[in-house]
Amino acid sequence: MTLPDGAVRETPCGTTGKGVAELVGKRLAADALAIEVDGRVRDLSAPLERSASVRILTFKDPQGRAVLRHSAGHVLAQAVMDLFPGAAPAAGDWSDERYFYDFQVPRPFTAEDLERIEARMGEIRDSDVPFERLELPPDQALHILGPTRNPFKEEMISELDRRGETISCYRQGNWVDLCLGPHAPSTGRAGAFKLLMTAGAYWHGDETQPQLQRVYLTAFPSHKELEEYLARIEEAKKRDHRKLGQELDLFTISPDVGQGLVLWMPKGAALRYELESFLRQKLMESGYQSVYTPHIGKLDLYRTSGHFPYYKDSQYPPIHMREHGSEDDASEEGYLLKPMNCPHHIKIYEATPKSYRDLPYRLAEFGTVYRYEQSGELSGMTRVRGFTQDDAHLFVTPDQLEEELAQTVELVLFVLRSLNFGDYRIRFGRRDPSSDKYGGHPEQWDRAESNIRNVLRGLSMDFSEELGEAAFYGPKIDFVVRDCLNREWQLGTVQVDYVLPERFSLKYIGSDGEVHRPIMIHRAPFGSFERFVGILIEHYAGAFPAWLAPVQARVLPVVDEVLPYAREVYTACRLAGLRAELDERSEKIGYKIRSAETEKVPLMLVVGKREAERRAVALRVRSQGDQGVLPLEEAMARLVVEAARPSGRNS
RNA sequence: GCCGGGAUAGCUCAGCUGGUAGAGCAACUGAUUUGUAAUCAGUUGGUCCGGGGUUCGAGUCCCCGUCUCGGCUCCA
Repeated sequence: MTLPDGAVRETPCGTTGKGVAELVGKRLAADALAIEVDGRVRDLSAPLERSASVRILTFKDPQGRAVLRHSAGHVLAQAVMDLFPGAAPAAGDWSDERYFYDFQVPRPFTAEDLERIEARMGEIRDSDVPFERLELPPDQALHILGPTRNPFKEEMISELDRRGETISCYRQGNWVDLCLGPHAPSTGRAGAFKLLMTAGAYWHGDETQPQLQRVYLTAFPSHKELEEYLARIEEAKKRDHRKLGQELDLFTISPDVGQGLVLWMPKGAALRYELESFLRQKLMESGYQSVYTPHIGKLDLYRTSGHFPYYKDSQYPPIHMREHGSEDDASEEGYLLKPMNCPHHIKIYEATPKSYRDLPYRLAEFGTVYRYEQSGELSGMTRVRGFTQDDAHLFVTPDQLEEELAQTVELVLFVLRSLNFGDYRIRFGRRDPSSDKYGGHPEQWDRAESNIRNVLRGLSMDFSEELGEAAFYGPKIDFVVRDCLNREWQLGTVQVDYVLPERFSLKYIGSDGEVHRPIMIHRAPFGSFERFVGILIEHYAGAFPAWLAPVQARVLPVVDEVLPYAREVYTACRLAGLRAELDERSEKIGYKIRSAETEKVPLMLVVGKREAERRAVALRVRSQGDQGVLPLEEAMARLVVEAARPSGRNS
């Protein structure tokens, strides 16, 4: 066998993974959870039958973690079956740090049930029985899984049988479960676990299938690591934008206005205004033209575009015109709250004849759109029903497409860089050929997808291709980040569209004098201001850089006596273009500082008698403390630099 | 939309098995004049989410609804 360090060791045929681990070292043997043999993860009890490169997996390896949590999941299943004999276990799987197992039960689990299950799991773990792998023909597998019928397991067995795959089960004591494996050597290795929550989950993730009860757990080798993990989760929750948004008076959502409709408070608006100005500047430099369009449009427009037919269910119902006092549901033209800005921009494109000399034609608008998202999906600022996209549509010739595409991608990267976002992934959302929700022809899709692939490769970017993640009119490049609860959200997006130009019969006259069809690029570097700001709040934990901070500077007089001078300093701040405040309360300076720190004001100007006499200020920087005294003019100059917006040229 | 949890002062939360609602912070008033993360005292503040029901009596128990949270599903 070949070890990960390249060393080659001779072992007798049939040596088990456990044997290999012992050969390498006692410590490794104790930590070992599974073994990787030529890239495949196997049980430690599996014998090696031929030469192979091997690697012992412990909790330090992602696959090792999965094995530990998977085994804890089987301990969970056994505990549930011990306590709820009528339950039917369905399937389990892991994601990130969690493992879940779905059960069909007569009634959902309560908090008390979970306590009992967890206690029983502890007993099963402490009994430390081995996990034993059994490979069986289908009928025997059905038999060994027990006398009670379990439609889920039966379905899985017949599916495995149909595909001609090996059917494996794992036995732990008197409990046997259908399972691919691999597992830790024994239940004693299930580690320190905790049941995190329960939830309803559909069988096969399909809404039309029965809803099962899902139990989530996490597990670590030691109690200490588990506690650390739980503490980390608690810490992360403090960044939650819904909590910080309220604490810092950034936004509010009132049920009286409507679910999922964000009200930007003055401080949140200041932050958003700054982001808008930042982007507007960049768009001007990049050759975009700004436009404004209304919030509604005729239903027919969205029939042509395809939005209405494709997404009827997730829109606010159309507004229908009717005579006052008339009962007839009239008829004709309804209006739709716009779900997207593209049709309006297309009409601007069409308003004047276009030649190849007009292209690329780039229209930008901070356009507000409305989508009737499912109530269970709404979440703070990240999933809402009305939001403003930093939208633009570029109408280009085939020759221009990839170059323009590359520039829009670079624009998104510039925006993310300017806000210190390093932690995102790029998703290339492609059409799912088996779905009928896409418009246009397969050739158009193939072309669009290869355009995107060329551009991403040209920019040497890492990306993952995902089928079924495209828009109905074209494939897209999405910039995806995680929130404080580790959920993924799409922020920026760049999309290639051959479909809408065709549906609207868009044209331009080429240099050859012939009529041609332009291609559209849809793109939004922030995505929407709502979601972006929500994520931004969590990203900075509410402590925004000075250029974005709703209050950039606060003047803190030490004694009332210096109030006149403090007002002068405050005025100087406003005149220098800073969003400033003056704390006139007759409190001790420590208290005023504490308030400013708590409210995450980045710059504090402390003025006492000493500063007033010399026309100076003592500068304090948030979370860094006292920066010393400097003359007023110098301080203002420094503050202006500190609060400067990032620009394209020097970043 | 589905499953489960929750909703008490502006905020965070207490209120045992039903007996007329309480704390801290904030706000306000006054005293204090303070030198880099909490000065003291006082005052105000509640449709206990809404609507029904059970009961002599409901914040507390039951039903319906609304909103919200965690999942699932969805996400142009």
